[in-house]
Amino acid sequence: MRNLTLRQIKIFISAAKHLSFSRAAEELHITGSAISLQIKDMEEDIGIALFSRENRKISLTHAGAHLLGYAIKVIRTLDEAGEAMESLRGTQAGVLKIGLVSTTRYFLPEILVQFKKQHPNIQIKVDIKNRQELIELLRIGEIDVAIMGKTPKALNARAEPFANHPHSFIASPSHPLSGKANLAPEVLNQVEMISREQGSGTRYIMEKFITEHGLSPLMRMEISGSETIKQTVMANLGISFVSMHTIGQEIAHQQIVVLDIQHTPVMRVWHVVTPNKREVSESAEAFRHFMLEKADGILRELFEVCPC
Amino acid sequence: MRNLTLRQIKIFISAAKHLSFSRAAEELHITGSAISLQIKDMEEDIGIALFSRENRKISLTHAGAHLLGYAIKVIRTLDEAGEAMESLRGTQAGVLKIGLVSTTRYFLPEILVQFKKQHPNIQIKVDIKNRQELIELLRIGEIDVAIMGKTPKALNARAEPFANHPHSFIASPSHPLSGKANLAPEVLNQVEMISREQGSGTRYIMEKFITEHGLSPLMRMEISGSETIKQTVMANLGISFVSMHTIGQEIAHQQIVVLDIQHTPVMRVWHVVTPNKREVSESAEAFRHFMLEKADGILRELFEVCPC
DNA sequence: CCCAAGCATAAGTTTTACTTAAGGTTGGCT
DNA sequence: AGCCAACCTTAAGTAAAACTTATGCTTGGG
Repeated sequence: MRNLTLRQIKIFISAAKHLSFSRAAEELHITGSAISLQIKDMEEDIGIALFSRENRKISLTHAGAHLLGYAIKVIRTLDEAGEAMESLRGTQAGVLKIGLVSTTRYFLPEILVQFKKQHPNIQIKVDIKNRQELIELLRIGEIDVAIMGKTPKALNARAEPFANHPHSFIASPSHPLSGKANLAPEVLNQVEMISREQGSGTRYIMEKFITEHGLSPLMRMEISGSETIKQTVMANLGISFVSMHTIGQEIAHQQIVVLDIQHTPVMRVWHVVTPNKREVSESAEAFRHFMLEKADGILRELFEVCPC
Repeated sequence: MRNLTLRQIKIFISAAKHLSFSRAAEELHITGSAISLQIKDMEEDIGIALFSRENRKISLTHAGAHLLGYAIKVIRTLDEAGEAMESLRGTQAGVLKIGLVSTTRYFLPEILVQFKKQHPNIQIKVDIKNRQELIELLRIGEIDVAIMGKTPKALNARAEPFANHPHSFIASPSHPLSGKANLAPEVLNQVEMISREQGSGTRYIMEKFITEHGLSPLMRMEISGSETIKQTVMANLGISFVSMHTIGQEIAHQQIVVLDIQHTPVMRVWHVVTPNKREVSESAEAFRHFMLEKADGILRELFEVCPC
């Protein structure tokens, strides 16, 4: 019994539950061979058969049935431990200073609400700045953690990706391209395009896309701020290119549609950035952990309209 | 908590028990780095610090102390499971036919007694034959499992080592070489040597030793059977070369001494051999498992005089 | 009667666990 | 004070474990 692993116990429980190695393999998202090998190892280690293999199906041996009880108890204990730990995380107190780039304002509030639920005693302060300013604030210790897209080159920070960040072309539902499937990028030629101001990250990504596909849309309007852009698109004054994380509401209300253009959405990545020095505050650590663990799920829920 | 491993739990318990990573490392026979890394992984996975590191010592955090309780419960549950499995092994019934080479008769009885204790319902039949005969009996299914030294070349059997098998030169306590420490092999030149009969495995090993060291002892007597050899050595008619597993009693009673000659004991290995086909009887499987698990310990206890 | 479903096994690959080596910090010894 | 030794950490390389892909074998069901 000495070499038993938790993994094997979980595999055993799954196989016992379904009385099938194949079903267990599906449940655990691994191949049948892996199940077969692990169960074999277990039986070898324990010194007694757990399943009897008869023809095309398996059944628990007497020993296997006994073991199952203990196995479930182990897992249940661990689940209880997990809950206990989770509630302990909630007792942590402290001040947490977070720096954000402006695009995050469409989803970060929801994330903060949920974080606050788990850590009611952590007091949160938020700064909205551009990327360069955030990096500086991190460096001087003015903020504990930052959320941004492109990672800072400076190596004295650690940036960890926590979610995809899709960008696409959007239009009014009454725009001619709206609703058409699988459009070639070339449909954008000669189309009225509204673009973000020079220097914006989104503008940069859009220009890259246009250049890479050799396109020439009509760039007549340049607008600062994504809210204004959306208004302009809704007024059907042209199409635009935005982060999908800025248009959840408008999509849901069918005020804006995402154009189905090949090679979109263009995928970028969100990062949590923390200073790389030894001492990161407990609350920053908790936030970082929360983001890596939960943020992707929250984003998917908020923006389930987007195909990521 | 999803990626926690049993190994980590054990490491955590050990570290918590000693309140020291170094002590835990000693207890688990691994390096301090391994402990440090695993604990770090755990903390990362759980999302909360388990130990607080202050200067030269560590202490459990609140969370760590809580977790310890759960961790101990998990291990205790597994121990109970282990006991349950062990007792279930004892309920197995069946007939087990074991084939042995003759040298095993000095220790195999003790092993069988202990096996019988764990598996009271398995009926045991023993055949003592030479190596070649055993291989044939295995092939035709006349025996379920065999114990031998040299493994059969035939690949349709699986041979697994379970213990070392030391051989040394022995003499009467009143022999001139007796009691001398760290003798060069050359002291055997011109010494009266009693050897086993041609064809014996022990004889083969002895001749190899003599040839490899270019020795020329006086080979005047050739005797079949290790009992007679021992009698002759005790009568101080010469020295001989035997398996240490044949002389436990005589050493304990100081009727025979092992000569302290460089490059001895010559080490061979004992194997459990089972047919390599799919169907091995439950009882043979149980015996094989018992041998691999316990036989080495039993042998060490029986022959603790020998320096292996 | 053959095919698809199901488990077993072999060989190769990826991931994880551990070691070796080196660094930093600090309490204790002289 | 000043140095050493004990102790934890980190990085990089290695050994071991887990998993996959590919293949085989057996059998219930169309």
